[in-house]
Formats: sequence, structure tokens, C-alpha cells
Amino acid sequence: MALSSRAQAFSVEALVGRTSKRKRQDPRKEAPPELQEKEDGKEEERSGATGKKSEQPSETLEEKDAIQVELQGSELWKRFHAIGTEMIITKAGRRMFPSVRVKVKGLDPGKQYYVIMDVVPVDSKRYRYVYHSSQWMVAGNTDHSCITPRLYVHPDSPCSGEAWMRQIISFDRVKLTNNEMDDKDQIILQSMHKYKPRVHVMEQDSRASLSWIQSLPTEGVKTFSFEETEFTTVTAYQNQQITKLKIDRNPFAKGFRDPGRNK
Amino acid sequence: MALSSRAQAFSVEALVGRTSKRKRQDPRKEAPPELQEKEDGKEEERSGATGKKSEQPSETLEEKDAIQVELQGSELWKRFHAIGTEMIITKAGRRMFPSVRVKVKGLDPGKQYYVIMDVVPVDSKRYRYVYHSSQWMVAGNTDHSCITPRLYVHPDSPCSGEAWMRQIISFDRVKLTNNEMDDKDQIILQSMHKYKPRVHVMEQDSRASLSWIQSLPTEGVKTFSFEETEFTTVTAYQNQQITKLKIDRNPFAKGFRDPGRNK
DNA sequence: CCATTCCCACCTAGGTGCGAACAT
DNA sequence: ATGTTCGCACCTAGGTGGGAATGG
Repeated sequence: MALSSRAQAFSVEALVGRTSKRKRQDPRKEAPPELQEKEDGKEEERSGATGKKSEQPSETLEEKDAIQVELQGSELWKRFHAIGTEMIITKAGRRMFPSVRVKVKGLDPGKQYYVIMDVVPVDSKRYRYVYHSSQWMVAGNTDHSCITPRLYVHPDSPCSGEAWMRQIISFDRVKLTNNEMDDKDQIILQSMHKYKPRVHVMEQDSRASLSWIQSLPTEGVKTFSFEETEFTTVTAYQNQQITKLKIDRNPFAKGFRDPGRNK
Repeated sequence: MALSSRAQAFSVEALVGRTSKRKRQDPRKEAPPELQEKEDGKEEERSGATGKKSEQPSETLEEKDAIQVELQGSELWKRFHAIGTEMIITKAGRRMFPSVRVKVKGLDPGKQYYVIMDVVPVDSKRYRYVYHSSQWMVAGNTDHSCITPRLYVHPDSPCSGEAWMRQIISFDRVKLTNNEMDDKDQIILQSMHKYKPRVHVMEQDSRASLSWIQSLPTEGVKTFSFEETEFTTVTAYQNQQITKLKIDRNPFAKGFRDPGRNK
């Protein structure tokens, strides 16, 4: 289990700040525990958390592009990305680790917005993992073009720009599944494919009573994604370095951390 | 621990139905487990779950009073009420058991509504429990008039009438506290006083951007309450019959049920 | 051979009443 | 005497990866 040793890291907590006070009595979670991992505090590197605008540069006139979305926990994502992030998908649905968490800036404090996440294919390839070379190889083609990705509307939606900007927006409850018949509105993906999560910010539209959203409108939506959040879907981890890093960092996997494991 | 033995009951489950399918991917809970208790099925008594309109009969003209709110789990509430319901309040906040759960009818499916709960004093008396007579006695007076009760806005708010009517609306995450300095937006009550929960249905108001609500508007709100949900606040249970019924019915207290308790 | 599924021990997270200690 | 607080054991609820079993 040889493992690149530039595995020093920064104080994620310091970079992130905290939603120190609950917004209201809403009992939904925030600030997932992965942030609570202590690391050797080095220094504050506020680098690659730069969102790049969506592929379709729609409407460059009407709105000035003030909206910014910044990935939180980017350092951890990059640790995974450097190895080759894998996400398990199951029939019942599996959370992502790390989860997508962002900070948004440049909203109109008074307006209402939806914040939405989806996951889109990176390419049309199917992959397989070659153990002896510890590498992912192309193993075939897939046509994703006929399926529209499901949308995960952040449960706080709709919400004022002010409130969105005050908190860290966490998508830690999102679940990925390989069950195409899923009826729990989880995000459906194919195993052994590469994907990347996207975050959409959409002003509340009073025209349509879009109390439930099945697909994104073609305009008035700002879309962001982040290189380091790309991942390959699996039903069981392929790269043991990924397994190790997951166990190290995901509090729910603490039971698999080394010391006194019996059995 | 002598205890009245007319503790037979009805099939709560049959009366209630179920939200059999999740609304969407929203991971918030519904259908709390208290409903899953099996009981000797007797028969369906659909009696006292009648909401009575608010004290101020505002605007009898504009809207026809179609909105109805029906208490769910009324049988269990009545079991407690017959003994004298007690609710524990703590500094950290304590859930109610039973919790307030309602079904709403008569909304306009297309309109957006807030559904809100609060808890108001039943009288201005302080009470004490007299053990040897197993009774609550008046022990003094309190002036509640200077404090406005906190509102618990149901986390699904705002939401379409259609969606509200399709589900059972559960307030099981509401927490009661005796900490007047509470900063977690829990419901603040005084111990040893009698209270009753109320449910408010309010059409979304586009005038004010009431993204957050501190107090109810004086009109356009329908208010409902239910005799059997009245309770006395305590910091430790007074009546042992209440303790027993709580332990019997609240899944989280299962550890205190009789059989093989060691210690 | 490769990928998926299922059950499991082991965690996190948090809701119970108990009973001793504390406060008034 | 009466009311409150705190730590605790014991639950519910559900998120981990392991490893055996299953399936192409």
C-alpha cells in the first residue's frame, strides 16, 4: 500500500470558518464532521477553489456575472483527486465522501434563489481498473446522451440571497445510486464511469410555479463545477489508497482505522 | 406504581395511513416511529380530531372557511390527556412526545402556504403536583402577557397546498426549553405551567419578503388547536402513569421497558 | 475474471428516563 | 420540601468498508 507522502495538509477548519449559530430552529444538519478532522496546521492556501462558468455562456448582457461559488474542503478533494477519486454507488443509495460544500457570493441579498446540484458524465467512456499498474483504462463506450441527470434541490431552497451567503451550503445528504428504477429521487449513475458534480444557482422564478423542478431552465441559471471533484463510480473500491484515505477521513468509517482492530 | 388498567387502545396505524412514498430526495424525516407501535386493534374511532378556529374570527367574508386541520395520533394524545399530559423541558431542548402531527384539507392546491406551530399558555396559573392525591393544584399566578410565543415554521414551508395536503405534517423535531436565553430558536416555556400547541396555516404573502417570520400577521392566518394536546411542563415527570405511558410508547425510551432490565 | 449484492461489526449522531447531586 | 441539572446506560436511526456469496 505504497502511498505518496506529500500527504501533509492545511487547517481545513481555518479556511472554512463555521456556521457558528443556527439559522433557525430547522433541525437539518450542517457542518458535516469531515471538517472536524484536525490536521497539521501549515498555512492558508486559498488557491484552486475557483469555479468555472458553465459551458453555455448564456446572457452576458442582462446580469453582471457577480455570482461566485467557492468549493469548501478543496484540500481534501485534491488529496483524493491526486489518487483518483472513487465514489461507491449502491442500489439503496450511498452518500458521497467528500461531500460537495460551497460558499456563494455575489447574490442579491433580497432576492430568492434555488441552489441545486447534479452530476454529469465527464466523457462517454467506460473504465476498468488495472490493479498491477494501479491505473484506470478505457474499457468501452457509453452513450449518456439520452438521459437527463436528476437534480438535487438543496433542501433550504428557496431561500434569500442573504441567507445563502451567510451559510456554508452543504450537499452531504445527496445519495448516489446505480438503480435506474430508483424512486427516492437519488442521483442515478452508471458504475465504472467518470462524473463531476455541478452546482447551479437559480433566481426564483415567479412566472412558473416551479414548486418542483424536473429540469433546469435554459437561462437565468449560473452553473459551477470544480476539477478536483471529478470521480469514478464503483460498486467496490478499486484503489486501496482511496480506501485508506476514505477510512482515514470519513468519521463513519472510523471502525476500520488501524490500531486495535480485532477480526 | 399502582396504575389504572384500562390501558387498552386502538390501532393508531390504521387510523393514520402512511406517507408511503417520499416526496422527493429531501432527507428530512417524516412518519415518526411512534406510529409503528402495534396495539390491540379495536375499532376506528374518528372522533375528537376537530380543529376549532382561532379566537379572533377574522374575515368571515373574503375566504370561505374551507381549510381544515385534523390531528393525527389523536388516540395516543387522548390516552395521555386522560392522565394529565406532561412534557419535559430542559435547557438543551426536549422533543415532545407525542408530537403534533396533522393532516390539512381545503387548501388551494396551486397556492403556496406556510404551516407553523407555536405553544401558548392555557391560563395564568402555576401548578404543583400533589403526589398523595395524584393531582395538579394551582400554586400561584404568572403573567405571560409580555412574551410573544416563538414560532416554529415547518421546515417544508413554503410549499404548495397540493404538497401539504398529500403528506402528514409532522412537528416531531420541535423542541421545548426552559432556557429563556435560548439561541437555537427552540420553543421557550416555563416549567409547571399549562400550555397547548397551535397550528397555523398561512398563505404565502408576496407583499413582504417574509423569508423569516418573527410574528404572525393579524389576518390571513387560520389557527387550529386541539383539547387533547394540552400539557403541563415539568423538568422531571410527576405522575408515574405518564412516565409509564411514555416509556411504553416512545421508541427512544425502549431501554426502560420492563422485562430484562438489569440495574 | 470481473463486477455486484448482501449481511455484518463498528462507527456517528442523537433521543430516552434514571438517579444522584445540586439549588432554592 | 420542592424543583432543576447533569452524567449515564440504553435505545433508535443510519452511514462505513469488509468479505462472502452471487452473477455475468
